[in-house]
Amino acid sequence: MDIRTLCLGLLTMGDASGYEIKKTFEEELSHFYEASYGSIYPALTKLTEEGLVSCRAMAQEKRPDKKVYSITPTGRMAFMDALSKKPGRDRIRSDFLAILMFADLLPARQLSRLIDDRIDHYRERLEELDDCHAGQESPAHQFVTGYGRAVYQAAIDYLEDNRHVVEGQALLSRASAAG
Amino acid sequence: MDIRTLCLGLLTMGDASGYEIKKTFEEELSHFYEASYGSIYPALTKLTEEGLVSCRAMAQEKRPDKKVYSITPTGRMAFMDALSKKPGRDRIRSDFLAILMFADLLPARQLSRLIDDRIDHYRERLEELDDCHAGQESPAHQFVTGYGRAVYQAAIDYLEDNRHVVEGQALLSRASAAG
DNA sequence: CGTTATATATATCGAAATGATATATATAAC
DNA sequence: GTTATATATATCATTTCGATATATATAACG
Repeated sequence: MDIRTLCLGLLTMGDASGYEIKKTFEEELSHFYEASYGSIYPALTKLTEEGLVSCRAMAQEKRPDKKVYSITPTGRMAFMDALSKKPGRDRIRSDFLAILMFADLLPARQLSRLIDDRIDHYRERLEELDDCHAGQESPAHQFVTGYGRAVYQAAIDYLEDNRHVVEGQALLSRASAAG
Repeated sequence: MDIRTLCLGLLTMGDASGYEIKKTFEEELSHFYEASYGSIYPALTKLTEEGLVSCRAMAQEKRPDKKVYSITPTGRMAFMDALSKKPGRDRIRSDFLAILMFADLLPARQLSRLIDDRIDHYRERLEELDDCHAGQESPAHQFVTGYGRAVYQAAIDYLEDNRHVVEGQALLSRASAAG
């Protein structure tokens, strides 16, 4: 499932411009998928060339023209086909965990700050998901949102319950540096 | 924290060849960071050019020459400097959750299969982490491993407890198609 | 004995994607 | 008056992936 295919999928839910698709990525998908303009606009151009979506220019007063994309019947079939494929593996990259692997090289205060910030960060993301939940959504959307909540909560709980494991280590190296 | 910097970090733990660094990514970091040869070899070349690592060719009998990289004092300082930087945000891409957003377009059987496979997948990853835990590791490594376990377990629990939310939906659409 | 798979080891390259920036215009905030 | 935010599209250098090529050796399988 590349960005091209996911753009096609979003268009099954209704017509949209590149700008609006980017908004959807930011507001609804950001917890498990990200995409930049640099991939969205070329994706839409290519989908149009291939006949999977159509594009009409909407003249707007006092705004640049909006290009509104619609999925075609061919595009709908192509998306159903892509959906039935086995999903690729999750791809993750966590700077936070990478840094933690070198916790014994960090000053104790910096390590604690790092963990505090991360807990705050997950709390914020949890709130975002709760706001999301406030609006009435499809069961599919609710399920995915709930999944995110469960994972963020587990991360917060783990960090709170186990931070002493690494913080104790950082303390040790500080003590040995001092003594 | 780009791959270049993380390679530098791994070299603080001991000398290694590009091949061995790839192995470390696969065996110890794969739960939160991935890297391919296509990024590791150019990274090592660039680090060498910049004087952050040194490289010596080890002639091996009956094997291609091994290029063993060592971190230099300059490299060690550069890594400490990078470690103190605020971590970038996590980058994730989950095909599984992207597909689930379109659960109502999937046949019920396929959806159930998808969730079964995902639970199996997380169980396997949990076992990998348990094997990892069997070897005696640094507190930092144990902490990161424990984090992974907590998150995978939360994902399994959520999927088992809530799959009916989407599976019920898929059933409905199947019923409406049949009726 | 032949074949297939796996492991060690380095390297390259097209394609995908990021992250930043450029170009316009309008409104709201301070 | 200026700064920030929002709408809207587009480009581009840099990074990274994923696949493949090149060599050699060992182990397994029948």
